[in-house]
Amino acid sequence: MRTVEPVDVALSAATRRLQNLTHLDSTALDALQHAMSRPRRIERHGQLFREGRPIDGAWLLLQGWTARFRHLADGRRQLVSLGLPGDLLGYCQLEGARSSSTVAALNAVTICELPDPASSPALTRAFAISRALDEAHLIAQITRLGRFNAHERLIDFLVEIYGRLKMAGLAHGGQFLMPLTQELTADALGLTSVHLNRTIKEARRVGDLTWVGREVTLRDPQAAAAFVGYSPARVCANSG
Amino acid sequence: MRTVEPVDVALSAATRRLQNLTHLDSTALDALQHAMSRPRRIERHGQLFREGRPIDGAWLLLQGWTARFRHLADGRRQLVSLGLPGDLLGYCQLEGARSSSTVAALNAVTICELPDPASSPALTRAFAISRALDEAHLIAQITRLGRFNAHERLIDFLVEIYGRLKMAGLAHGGQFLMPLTQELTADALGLTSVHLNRTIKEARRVGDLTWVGREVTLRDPQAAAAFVGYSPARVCANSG
DNA sequence: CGCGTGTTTGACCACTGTCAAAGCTGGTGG
DNA sequence: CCACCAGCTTTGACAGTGGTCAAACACGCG
Repeated sequence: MRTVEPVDVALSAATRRLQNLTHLDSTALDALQHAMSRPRRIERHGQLFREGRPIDGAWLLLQGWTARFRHLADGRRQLVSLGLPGDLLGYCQLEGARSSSTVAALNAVTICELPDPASSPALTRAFAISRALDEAHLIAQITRLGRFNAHERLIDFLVEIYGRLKMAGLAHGGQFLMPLTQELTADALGLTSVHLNRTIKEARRVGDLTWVGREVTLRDPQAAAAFVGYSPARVCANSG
Repeated sequence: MRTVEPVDVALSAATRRLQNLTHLDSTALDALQHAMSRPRRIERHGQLFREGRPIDGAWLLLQGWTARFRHLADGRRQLVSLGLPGDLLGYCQLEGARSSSTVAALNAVTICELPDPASSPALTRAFAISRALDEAHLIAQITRLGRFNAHERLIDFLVEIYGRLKMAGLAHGGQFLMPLTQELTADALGLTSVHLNRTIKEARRVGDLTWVGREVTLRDPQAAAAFVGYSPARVCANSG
């Protein structure tokens, strides 16, 4: 984890996301500015937290994606949740907390220390909303794994990612960059990579999506969302 | 939801659970005592929160079980998580929060208003630990659904319930009362009730468990836990 | 006794997993 | 500029877990 050049608050995807959660006043933006002036970089596969280890600090994800994993003794692996730009990492209000899972960087990642929420009521609220959304995403993942078939899981997962990235200004027109390999996506969806590959093939055939290299395009995001009954997680009156 | 006779703090399963999370001083116990002096009852199938509706208050579950559900448009249903005595319900630090799922009583349930955490540092800590455990349970559920087969899901689920009930003094010797029908259990495990029934049959045959009426007995809880690689969720240095 | 709710079973089949090998592709070094 | 390599994607053949539909069977309760 090394220091890199400062990130501009105004242009940051993280700022955009937090601002979409709740209005950020100048106090909040100043606090963010200050935090973002000392970003750190984590290389792909670098670990931010490890299962069972103390959670040493709270971070704001500025660039890149992270994933939370559970590993089974026999090598099986489950990707529990994703961290996208603007998401909070390790933000738990409990002294001496230990991580219940491992969090790793899926590509080169930039983070900064999370500003003290006490420094601004707006930040307090933004962080609370972000936490509530995290929980909503876990619940969505449970429903996906418990009651969706392979095709539904794939579409629902991509629709969720698309919606989340859009809030950070990182997706448009159904299109976004996807650092997950098919193998990792399969770990997220509770499938084998072979079966996921066949599911993607079928989704391409029926025209639901395009997926070349790292670029995914949902042909019709609204129709896809309707197909899986997806509605963007709304955790409070004014959050996007 | 009507008022019923007060619950004795000292004898309460909820108190026992919270005390196992962190030491409760007399201030904390007094606050609990006060809250428990005005319990409310919710009948089976009564709903505490509904998906999309505002979360109107925070409760402490004193007796009975609750479940959090997600319902799909076509009638499919996923049981997301369980609330057992001593668990917190609707405890989110966000004004105007909306529920991302429906919470219902699985049997006759007694709750009381959650004491203000600000009234006692010990309660603040106990509640924070409880929240962290809730998250750990969601993560466990994701792993169960994503990477376990039917037999593993069943054992893992029962082992988790057994461990949680034991902390509240409601289970001993691998044995506990289970208000979930096989159909509801199947909804929790992402299976059909028919397949779950066959899985239970097999688990009985190999001697893993007994399940008559509402009474479940794990023949060898430790061996069962080892089989699924279960370790009780530890979210901080001193929590059970 | 009859009914409703919950459990159990049978027959059949679809979805998803397994194993193994063959294509790609982007990056590296010669 | 090309050859090579590692990592990732794609495909085939086959096996097995878990789903579907339908019916019979228990059990508690009024």
